[in-house]
Amino acid sequence: MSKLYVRTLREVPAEAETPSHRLLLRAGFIRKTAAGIYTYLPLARRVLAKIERVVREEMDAAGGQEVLLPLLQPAEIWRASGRWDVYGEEMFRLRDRHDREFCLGPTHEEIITTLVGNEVRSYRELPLLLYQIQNKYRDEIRPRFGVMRSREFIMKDLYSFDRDEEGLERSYQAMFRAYSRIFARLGLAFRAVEADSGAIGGEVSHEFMVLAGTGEATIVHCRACAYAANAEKAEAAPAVPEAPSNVRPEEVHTPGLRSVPEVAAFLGVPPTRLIKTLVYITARGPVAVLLRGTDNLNEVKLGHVLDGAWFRPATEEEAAAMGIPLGFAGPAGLQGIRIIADPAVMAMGEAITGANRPDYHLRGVVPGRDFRPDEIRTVRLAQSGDPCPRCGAPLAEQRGVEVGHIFKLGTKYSQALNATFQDENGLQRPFVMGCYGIGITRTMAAAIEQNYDEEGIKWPLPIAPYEVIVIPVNVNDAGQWEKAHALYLSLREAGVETVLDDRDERPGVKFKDADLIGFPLRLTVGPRSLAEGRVEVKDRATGEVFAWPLTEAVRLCRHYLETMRAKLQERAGL
RNA sequence: CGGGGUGUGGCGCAGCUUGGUAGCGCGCUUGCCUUGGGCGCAAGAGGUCCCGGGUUCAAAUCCCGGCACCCCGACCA
Repeated sequence: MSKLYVRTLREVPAEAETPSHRLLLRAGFIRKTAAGIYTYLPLARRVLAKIERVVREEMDAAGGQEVLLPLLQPAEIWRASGRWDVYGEEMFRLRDRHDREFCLGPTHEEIITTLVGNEVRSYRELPLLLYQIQNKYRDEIRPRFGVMRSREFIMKDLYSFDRDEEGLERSYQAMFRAYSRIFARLGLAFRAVEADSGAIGGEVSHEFMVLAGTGEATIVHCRACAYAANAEKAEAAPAVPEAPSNVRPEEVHTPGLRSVPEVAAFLGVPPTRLIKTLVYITARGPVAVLLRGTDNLNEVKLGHVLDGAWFRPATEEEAAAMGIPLGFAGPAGLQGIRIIADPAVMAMGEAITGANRPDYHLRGVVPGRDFRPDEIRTVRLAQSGDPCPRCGAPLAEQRGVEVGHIFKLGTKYSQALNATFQDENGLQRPFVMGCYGIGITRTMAAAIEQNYDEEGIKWPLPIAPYEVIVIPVNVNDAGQWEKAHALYLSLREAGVETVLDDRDERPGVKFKDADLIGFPLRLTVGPRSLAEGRVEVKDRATGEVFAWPLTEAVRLCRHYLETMRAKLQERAGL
C-alpha cells in the first residue's frame, strides 16, 4: 500500500456532484486534466482492464475479431458518408500542416465500412464481426458527472457485416446474448430495454442499462411480463375510449389559474379531466400539442412526428402573437396552427381545456366534436401505472445508466460509402450492418452508482481493482506485522489479488481508506483476533464481520471468493 | 449557446462590501507521544491571490478585457 500510487482525499473536491465522480476522485482512481478529460490512475486502470477482459472474452466467443482503428480520421471519409456536415459541433476537428482536415473519431462506422468495403469481395467471407476497444472523442456541449459524460472516453464497438437481414438478425441476437453475459459477469444488476435509435440510424435498437437510483435514464418496465423500454421509446396500451358526453361547452372564469393542478383544484375535478395545450415553434411552423392533464410530452416522439425538424416551446410573446394566451390555450377554435393530439386525449368523453381567452377555461369540451386535430399521434411519455402494451399489467419506472447500445444499421453506411460484396448470383450488394457499443469507462462509473455507501465504493468482485486488503492494526508490533506480511505473501502466491497496508498509520485511517477504495474483502491482523490465532474478516458489500483461523486463512479466503463468484454466475444464469 | 456562479498553498474555504501585514481547517515535513474507525502535543515547509491592462503613493480587494472551471437548460453513450 505504501508503494501503490494512490492518494485518497478526505475532503470532497468541489466539482464533484454524483457519487461515482466524487468517489473516483476521493478514492484516488481518477484526476481531472481538463473539462471532460481525465487521467486514469493505477486503481482505475486495473478496473478498466478487468472490464475490457470480460468484454474481449465475450466478443471473441461470439465470433468477433479485434482490430485497432485510427483515432485520427481524414475528413474525406466523413464527407463520403455525409456526416462531416451532419455531426456538427460535437466533432473535434483539426488540420494538419498541409491544411488537410481531420477529426478525432467520435465513432468508427466510416473507417470500418471503408475498410471492409475495400477488402471483402464475396458473400463467402460473411458474416464478419470486427471490434475495437479504444478512445473516442466527442466535444460534448456540457461534459458532466465525471467519467459518465466525458469528452474522451473508452468504448468498445463491434461492427457486424452480413449478406442479408436474416444474417443481421443472427448477429444482433448473438450480440444481445453476449451483452447480457458481459454485464452479468461483471456482477452488475442490469436490464436490456427497447430504445429509440436516435441519430446513429437504423430501426431496431436495445440499450443495456445498469440499474441505479442516480441514473439519468428512465426505464419503463412491466411487472408481469418481460417488456422494458427506455422511457423515450416506451409505449402503453391505448386508453379505453369513454362514451362522448352530450353536454355543451361552457366558459368558466378561472382568474390567474394557469396550471393543470390549479385549475383542477379550483373546479373540483381530478386533473385527468383536463387537456393541456402546449405550443411549439418548429422548423415547419407552429404546432399545438394536446395531452391529458396528467401526461407529459415525450419530446423524442414529437420529434418523430415532426420528421426530425427542430422545435422548441413558444414564448409567451410568440404565442400571444398567434392569438394564444399561454396558460389558457385550448384546441377549440384554434386557427392557423397544426394540432397534434395524443390518442389518450381523443379517448376522453368530456374535458376541460383553455378557452383561448385570458382567465377563462372551457368545460364540457368533447374531443372530435368541439375540435378536430390535424393528426392523432402518440406523443405522451409512458409512465408508472400505465397498462403494459404487451400484457396490460401496470408498468413501473426505474432509473438506470446506459452502458451499452446495440443497433441494426442496415445498409445506411454501406450504401453511402459504396461498400458492397458479390452474392451467389454475381450481384453487387451492400453489406447489411449492425453496430454494438459498450462504454467501458462509463461502465466503471455505473458500477459505482449501483454499489456505494457513505464510506465509499463497494466494488463487485469481478471488477474490483484488488480482491483483498490485509491490514495489520499496528505495523510496529512485530507479531502483527510478521503475521500480516506472511498472510499477504501466501495469498498472493495462491493467486489472490492482495494489497498489504504496510503504512504506519492509525488503524482508523487504514480502515477508512479500505472502505473508500472498496476492497471486497478486508483481513485485519490485530491484537484481538491474533490472541485466538485468528484473522478478522469483513465483507465490504454485506458488512458482515467474522474470523478465520490464521492457519486456514488462505484456503478459506480462496473458498470465500470462489463462492462469491459462483453466486454471481448463478445469478447470471451462466 | 442562453441563465446562474466560482477562480486565494495539494484539498475545502475565509478575506474583497470599506484598498495598506494573505489567513483558517485538512493534508505535507520533522520530533515526541499514540495504535481497533480519518489520535494528541510541538516545530516547520509551502502562495505569480486565474491571466492581461487600467485607476492609485499603494490592488487579492476598485474598473476594463480575456481565460478556465462548476451548476441549471437545450443535446447526448
